[in-house]
Amino acid sequence: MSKSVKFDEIKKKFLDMEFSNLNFPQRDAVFHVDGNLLVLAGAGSGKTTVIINRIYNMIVYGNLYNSEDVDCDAKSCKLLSEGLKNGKKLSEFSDIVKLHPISPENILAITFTNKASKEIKDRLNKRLGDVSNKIWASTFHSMCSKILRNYAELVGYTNDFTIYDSDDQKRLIKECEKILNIEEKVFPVKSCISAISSAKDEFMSAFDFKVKHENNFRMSKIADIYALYEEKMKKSDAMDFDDLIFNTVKIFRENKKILNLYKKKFKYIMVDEYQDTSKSQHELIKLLSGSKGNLCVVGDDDQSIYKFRGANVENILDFDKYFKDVKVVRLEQNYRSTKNILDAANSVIQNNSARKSKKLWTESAAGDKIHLHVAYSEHDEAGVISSEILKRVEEGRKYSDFAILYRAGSQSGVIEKFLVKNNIPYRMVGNVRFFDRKEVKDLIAYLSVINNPRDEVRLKRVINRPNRSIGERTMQSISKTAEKTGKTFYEIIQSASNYPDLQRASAKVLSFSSIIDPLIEENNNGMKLSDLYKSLIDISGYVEFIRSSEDNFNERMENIKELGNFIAKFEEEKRENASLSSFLEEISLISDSSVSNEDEEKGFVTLMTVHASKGLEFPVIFLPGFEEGVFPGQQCLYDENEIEEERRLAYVAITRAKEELFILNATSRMTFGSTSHNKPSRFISEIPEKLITVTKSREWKKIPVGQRIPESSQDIKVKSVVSARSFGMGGINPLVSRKKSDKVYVLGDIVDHAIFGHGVVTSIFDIGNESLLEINFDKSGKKRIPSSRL
DNA sequence: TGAGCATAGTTTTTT
DNA sequence: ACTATGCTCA
Repeated sequence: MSKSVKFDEIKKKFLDMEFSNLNFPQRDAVFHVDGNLLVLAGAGSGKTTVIINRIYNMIVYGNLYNSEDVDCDAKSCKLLSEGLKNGKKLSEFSDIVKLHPISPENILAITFTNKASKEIKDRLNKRLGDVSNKIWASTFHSMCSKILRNYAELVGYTNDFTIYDSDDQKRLIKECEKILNIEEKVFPVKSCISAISSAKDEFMSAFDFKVKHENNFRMSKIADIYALYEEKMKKSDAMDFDDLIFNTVKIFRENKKILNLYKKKFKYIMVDEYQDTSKSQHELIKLLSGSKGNLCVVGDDDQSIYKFRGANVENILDFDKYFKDVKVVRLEQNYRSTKNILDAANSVIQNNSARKSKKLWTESAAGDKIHLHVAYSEHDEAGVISSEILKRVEEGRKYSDFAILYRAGSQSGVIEKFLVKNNIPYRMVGNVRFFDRKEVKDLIAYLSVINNPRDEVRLKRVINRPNRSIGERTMQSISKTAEKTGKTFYEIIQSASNYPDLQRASAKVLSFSSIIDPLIEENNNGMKLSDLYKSLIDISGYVEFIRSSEDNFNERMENIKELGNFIAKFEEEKRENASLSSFLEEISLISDSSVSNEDEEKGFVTLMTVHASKGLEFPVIFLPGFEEGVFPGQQCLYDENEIEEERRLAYVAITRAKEELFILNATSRMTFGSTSHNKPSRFISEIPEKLITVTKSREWKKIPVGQRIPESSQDIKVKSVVSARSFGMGGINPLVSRKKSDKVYVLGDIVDHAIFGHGVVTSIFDIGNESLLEINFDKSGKKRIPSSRL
């Protein structure tokens, strides 16, 4: 049979038809299956759609579109032509056309968050059914942890190692500093962690680190901490998040056989959000894929906003340096925002130098101009946001259409206050995560100790909660004895009465092991996880402990129950595989911001940091605090690289908006207890003027008491708006002032002023914490005076 | 060992 | 301004 051009044509037509909901570049990416591929996916360009369709295409057709070795005879071709006309899919002709399906087991799809990986799994499951479950869709960390569960022994751990989160890590570093007599003030835990973390990112062991920084006092001290930290981690059979990557790479480098096993398995690799990968993650991918593999990375260098935690933009910028024969696809058509919003985003990001050239375009209409509002304070800013939301809700928008995105978490407080006042329902994303709550962590620590009694950090966390009168002293002598005898911390506790040093404390200490031991026993005997949890709560006395020692008892109790629910849910899903260790494994990598994320749909305005908003979209976006010193932040102002990162952040913020975008700044703002007057953010001036309408709050504050307020503002373009104060404040009559403390003024009140004397209140304005009263004084006429000054 | 005061530090955050 | 954390004293 000779190669027929006709068939090639038909085949392409079929596939183009089946994927006709994708634009050309998107289809390019989907059909390019073999070889390396870099997809530069601009904001809102349908990135996830491409990923899903690409995997679907791989599993159903494989590299069919671009393959040249498929053929069929004339008769079959005719059949196909008819099928094409009747709108059939090529997969329905698998008897006459040899498809090139790729086994799902050979596909690895890596994402950054569990949320993203769940989304991919769900969407693939919808399209492909259970076949999709054979795809490895996971995060870097869960993939590594899965691998390490087989080979951790090669790097000095058991395969049941515990995973330490950043809180555990912090505790351990603190302990190390104490032991080494290093002052926390001079070596802040945070900076030690980040130094160690970046050392691991570059595969530097504590020893290498020490050698490299031999002549640097500071760094060599950190090397000592690093060394001790590592020693203790191994003793506790625990790895931190960086270790998961580090050790996997180590094993792959040192054991070609194991590496080849996985190379063979993962013939096709996809990595999402590649701009966020760190050096070590990049290395891991290089090892798995080799330079000539079938690697597809998707990302957007303009949305790289995680440098501070190790993301390395060069990974994507220099992708074609590291991998051979790279095909580059640019997804530049934006399906999310109006043209004005997109133009604004484009013109801001254009000011960055280190980027792949890329320009988003859209077929959408221009839409509203971008609203720029100049407020006079952060309170006013929050008030304006509230009133704009209320106005639009009256016009028919849902609360869930709005999101307020801020640079720093500290900005949320004032905004929340105003939303509450105005009865606007809101939800905050990424606040205190469920698994970060104290009581949840405590109970998980208990479970961890039951699972792995060598886990010292978590043991120490709970040994004295509830109070067993085990203090610093006792702990130290246990540590010493452990060191002397070569036994583990927990073993010493179990046999405390055997050691003279521990005679006095032995009863207290044994009261702890008498709780843990039977639970270990029961767990080994195969007790159900949920029952284990129940008996833990029963015999640990934990509930009584928080009832007497902590506030918000009810809320904490709720969380304890919620953890119980979570365990029950886990059991239901995993059935016979619901072991304690598998549970701990799962939650150590899932720290989802909320357990119940089902309240998403309606009814809530969303508040979050710009970072947290990446990947999301909303019809109306508010961006408060566009000021020099806030956004871009203070510490970025004098470093061009940092500014570029901030600009990318601004780009992310702007591109979240679908229809309306509000940028706000305040001419004065309280920061760290004192008032600052920030200039408008440079990012505002980077947006072409013609795309913006400016509104401005009237500036009561700047006008000296007793002077007239200009009726119209100086700038013709600037129209004066009435801000929050004229809107209902949570049912309180807006014309009644709400003072922080004592007196509440109403219209017509008679006042006595120390200087101006007798007068009548003629107007009241809310200015955040207090009210501004307009008073007609008998002798000196109308003046505006803050209520606190009366 | 716990309660109460002083002090310092306040960007972003997933795993 | 506010809060979390450390240190002192009982």
